Amino acid sequence: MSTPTAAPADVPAVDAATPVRVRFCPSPTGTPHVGLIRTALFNWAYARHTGGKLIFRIEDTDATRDTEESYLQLLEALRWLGIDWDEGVETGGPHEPYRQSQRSEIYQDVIAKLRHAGYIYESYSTPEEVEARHQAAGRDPKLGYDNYDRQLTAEQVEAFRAEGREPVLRLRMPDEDITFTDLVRGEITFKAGSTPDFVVVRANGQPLYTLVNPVDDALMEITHVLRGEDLLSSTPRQIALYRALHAVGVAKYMPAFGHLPYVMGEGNKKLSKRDPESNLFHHRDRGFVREGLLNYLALLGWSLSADEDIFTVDELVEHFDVADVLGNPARFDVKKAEAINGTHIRRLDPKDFRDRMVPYLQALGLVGDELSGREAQLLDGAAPLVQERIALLGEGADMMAFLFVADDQLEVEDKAFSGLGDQVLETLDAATSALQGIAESEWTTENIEEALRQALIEGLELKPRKAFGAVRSAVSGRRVSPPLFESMELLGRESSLARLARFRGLVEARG
RNA sequence: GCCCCCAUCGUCUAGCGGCCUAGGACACCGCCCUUUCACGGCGGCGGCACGGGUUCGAAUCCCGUUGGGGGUACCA
Repeated sequence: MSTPTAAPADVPAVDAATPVRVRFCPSPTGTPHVGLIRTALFNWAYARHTGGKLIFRIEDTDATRDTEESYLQLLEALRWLGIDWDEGVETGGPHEPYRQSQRSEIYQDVIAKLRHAGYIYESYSTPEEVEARHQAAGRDPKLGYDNYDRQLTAEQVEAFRAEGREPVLRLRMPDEDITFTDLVRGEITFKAGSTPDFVVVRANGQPLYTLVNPVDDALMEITHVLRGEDLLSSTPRQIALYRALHAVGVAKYMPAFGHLPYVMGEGNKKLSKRDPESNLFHHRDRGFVREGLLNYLALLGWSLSADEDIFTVDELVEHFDVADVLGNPARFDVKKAEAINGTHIRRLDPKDFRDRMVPYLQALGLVGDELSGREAQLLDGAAPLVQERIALLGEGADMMAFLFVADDQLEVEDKAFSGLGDQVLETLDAATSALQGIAESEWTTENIEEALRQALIEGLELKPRKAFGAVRSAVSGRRVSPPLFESMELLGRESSLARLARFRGLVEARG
């Protein structure tokens, strides 16, 4: 067995003239995390900004954790957000297949080349043995692998094999500092010896992420590796491996690396998968629109300008550059995300907004799979009423729900009975008789308002708050609703009067 | 322990040596608008972690300290 060597460092770097090829390469474990999606977004924006290509690859090399369901969710997430890719799973491309679980032969071939060239070597040491050697030498046992197997003699190897031990394969790290210029953080140097020789192939012959990720990046000719900060400390290993890959003819050039900041949750912890707000679909289900969520996610580490937080996807693409991304971790602030989403909702074309409300109404069981004529009419009328007062589509559905239920099924909240003053009954009666005076054909917002103002504000000399509050409670079952008179016009004369009567009964029953 | 990253209002950020008595957004607090809630408008509160340098001049550059985070796997 020849002594392993480190590959030469003379790998050409990508330059400004190299067409950009970035990639998004998640592991299909669990549901899509907002931090992961932010990474996808930045890669996509960079590709689109530079006119380059985005490659979508799946890193499913851990059979015990990867699931098909998760893979499907990844597709759904990107499609929902409009993050499209030029090569990759589903769409194909010149470097197929794009799922690592289907690329075994390719890896075996590369492994053979690396072994033949002497860049990777067999390692028989168990963790216990490594630790024991550190102890014996008086070193910190937590140092990690000690590169012991770099120069095993033929006799030692034979002895290990006779014991039935199967070796892992490790890459020999260079005995020199490794420096690279991070696209977001600038020059970073890892001291020689701070990264031990690392495992690239399991004892069972299966390659690890540490190998297949750079191998595929090299094969797919990735120019810019934009990934999470959690992978920053593995960069020296990637660079060392890249050198070896270049030496055996697998890599053309060394990609540029850019490490995107963490997305944090409450406290000072990374936003955990356990945290519901880390789940992309949780936000979609609450009523985030893609425009709003994309805008907010982009704000985590990047900004369009000094005084404008609201922008479109087109503006993001036009101005995005990794060089402008900040290195600081950013906290995911639901409140701000919602505020930005609300702004985007208000910017939606009214017809578009109306259509986007449908799934949320369906989720609440308020309308059927197909809207009936009456349902469509109600939605058409209610949509403009709620569009400017909500931050989430789900809120909109909730706010207009009272329109879609039968009069005798309307749920009247406890709070709807409070704060109405001592003249509730009189108010209700006066409102009822005033409204009865409006003919079916005259049932319009203007006439309703006029009649009510006359009867309650002028007649009973009530404050608008109390006067209309009672009617609002009766009609919507809530203290907060879309504009009252418009709502009543939509609901119709008969329903409005029926709800007034029913509410009066409920008030009386309560004493 | 060792290695690496990060450090401007509560939060996200603008700032890349003089334009900063530090700007915007969200949140919060007032006021206005108002049929509720929102929207919108106006105003307010609130920050350069600390210590050394460099410089005529530092939020901006350098060093250190402190604080946070990540890595140190036959996970990705």
